[in-house]
Amino acid sequence: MRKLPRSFYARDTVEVAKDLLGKSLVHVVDGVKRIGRIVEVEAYVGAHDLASHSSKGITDRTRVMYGPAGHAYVYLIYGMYHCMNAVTEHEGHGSAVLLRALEPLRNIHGKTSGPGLLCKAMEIDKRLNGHDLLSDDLYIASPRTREAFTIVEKARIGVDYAGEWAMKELRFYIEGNPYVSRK
DNA sequence: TGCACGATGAAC
DNA sequence: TTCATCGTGCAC
Repeated sequence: MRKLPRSFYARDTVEVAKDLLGKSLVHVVDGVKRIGRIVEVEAYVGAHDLASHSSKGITDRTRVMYGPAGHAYVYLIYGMYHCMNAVTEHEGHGSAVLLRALEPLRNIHGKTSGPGLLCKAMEIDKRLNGHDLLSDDLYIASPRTREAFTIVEKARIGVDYAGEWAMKELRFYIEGNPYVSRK
């Protein structure tokens, strides 16, 4: 397993989103490595994307999204679930990739289909907001062997309020993977 | 200072 | 289809 470098994240958000499929999310808690294979993601491409939190501008909440690439943007949704994103592109752009579903690989307890459950199973919460993804306790790595798969492109979930941006196909998942949250 | 509403998940 | 549950952004 090779940890993804900063340069991986500092690229076009859609490219990063697609390339994150099949990669391994690693979170080390009390010496225990929790590992899941990323099978579903969504791209939030910048401040002009009305579905993106960054479209509100820089606020206390969105500050991390506007920061340098390769950091974790973790927020609370509906008062009960955490969602994790990886910040992309250059500082000030306000873009990120939301991790929506994982395939459990090691030390995962509970469901990992859906952004809220994914964070719960990986023990990711707001304390990790702004955390460097090149750290040793939270990072994304490239498996030694990459198996072939087909990427499906669909509209994002739960962003109906975003007008034309709601219809854009910025959700990507591995075709046929049973852990994808919604086909 | 107050209030409406989510990048959700599970039950009914 | 409904509900749990609360931080955030924006209106007053």
